[in-house]
Amino acid sequence: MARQRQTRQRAAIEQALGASHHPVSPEELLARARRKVPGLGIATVYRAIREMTAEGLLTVVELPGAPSRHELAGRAHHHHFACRQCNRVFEVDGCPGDLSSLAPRGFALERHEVVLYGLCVECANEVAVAS
Amino acid sequence: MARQRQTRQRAAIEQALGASHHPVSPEELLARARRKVPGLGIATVYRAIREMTAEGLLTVVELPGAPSRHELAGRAHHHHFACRQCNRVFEVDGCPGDLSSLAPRGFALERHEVVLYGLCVECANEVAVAS
DNA sequence: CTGCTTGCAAAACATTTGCAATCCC
DNA sequence: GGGATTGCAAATGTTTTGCAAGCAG
Repeated sequence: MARQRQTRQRAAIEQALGASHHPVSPEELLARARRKVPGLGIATVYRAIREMTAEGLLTVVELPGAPSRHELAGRAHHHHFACRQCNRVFEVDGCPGDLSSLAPRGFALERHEVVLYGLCVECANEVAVAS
Repeated sequence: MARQRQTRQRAAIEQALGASHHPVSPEELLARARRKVPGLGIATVYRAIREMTAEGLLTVVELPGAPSRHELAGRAHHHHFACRQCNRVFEVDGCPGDLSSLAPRGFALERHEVVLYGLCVECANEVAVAS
């Protein structure tokens, strides 16, 4: 069932999502949205995430070890780079292209996800300085 | 610290991992290993997974919405196909190749993960029959 | 007003940890 | 026998759900 009412809390959550240039965790989203609506509860954030994901407005980015992160859908197709040092996640333009040749025979490929792991530019520099 | 003793439970867990041709969840691993060691506890499975992952013997495969799955490391480089219908995860040979051009300037790319989503051959057939 | 939404607290899961009992070496 | 390892149960951490109260329309 679709959403029927526009509320302050929902607006704050959507705005916080729009202001993020990287995928956010539910806790981070709660912290950001609370700046607009102090009493906001975590359950409302989860409910909003679930509804928006079901409606295709949000996409999920899963990384090993960390809670799920989410970002607005509808942006240009892109992937992610996760820094193993600072744990931040960056968006990456570009895409390896058509991967349908990788799918086993008979399998219907619908979409794909690429995650790059390594060191972001800042952490890479720290390592270089330290050595 | 490395493992010091070989136990029945650990052997059963390692055997169950070796017998799987797809990434397994902790619960699935418990069920398989219990066929050899009935009293086996879930905590022991998690401990084994953690230790083996730390030693580099296991790799983690994370998929949205599902608990973590694990598979033996050291196999040929490959990726995964997740069926959205039956939720099974299949291994996929091949790889899009060098992705270093995707990483932002200055970022150090160390490894990558590719996950394909769609319908496996069986679920694709069911859909075809149903329509 | 009506009933969709929220906030709180409790529940449901997934994973980790404390500790006494077990069993490998 | 000694101490690493296990199993159980309780603790953690994350996400979901029940329900009374609050607010949008």
